[in-house]
Amino acid sequence: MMRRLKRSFFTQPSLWVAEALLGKYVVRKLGKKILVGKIVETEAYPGPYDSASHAYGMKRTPRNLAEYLKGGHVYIYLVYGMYWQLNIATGRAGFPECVLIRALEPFSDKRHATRDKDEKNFVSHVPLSISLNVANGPGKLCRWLKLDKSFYGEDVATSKRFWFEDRGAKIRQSEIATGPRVGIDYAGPYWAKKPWRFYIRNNPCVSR
DNA sequence: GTACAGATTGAG
DNA sequence: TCAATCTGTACT
Repeated sequence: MMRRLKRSFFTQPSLWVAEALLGKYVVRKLGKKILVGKIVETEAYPGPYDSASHAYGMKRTPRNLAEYLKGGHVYIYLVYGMYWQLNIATGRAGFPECVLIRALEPFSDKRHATRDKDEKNFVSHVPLSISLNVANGPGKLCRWLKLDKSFYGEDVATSKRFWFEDRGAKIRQSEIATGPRVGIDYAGPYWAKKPWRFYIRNNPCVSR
């Protein structure tokens, strides 16, 4: 069972979307090739009152305009002059909130069946060609998925080259961990301490 | 026109 | 743990 996440998923509040995206899949169509990754880490930037947000105080700049679009639009921008950061606008149009996608577990539909050590039983495993380390950080996942400025404002509810799917996996509440968001100390202790980073406990692809 | 930060990364 | 990295942004 695979179903594309539709608009109504993304028009929910960012704190809900950030948690609900764990265990969902990112799908990127690159010509004939399709890259799929399970979302294992996100962060919520829930609104203009949050001083860690690029839209703090309803500030509008050419860069952050996509944050004001209705849920489902891509807000992508460059940090450190070299790394793209993938965010998805959430909530309603005109209110700036978004979710940062921080890490993916690369996924392969083709599970290889091979003999185990004793050569008695078959075991299923992800092909070695898929590295666990290609998308375990916000900059790396954009590099892997070949996402850049050309995706600015892309609508993942309708895009033919980039979207999200629910593949039926259920994440138990006990598997979800939270913590403070990364790299936003400038926002001051009150906002920096908010536990708005969500990740799947013990997953090898979570960043840091 | 330009100083400079920056939601990072990877090497040591 | 720490510094290299470099371009778009947001100022003057």
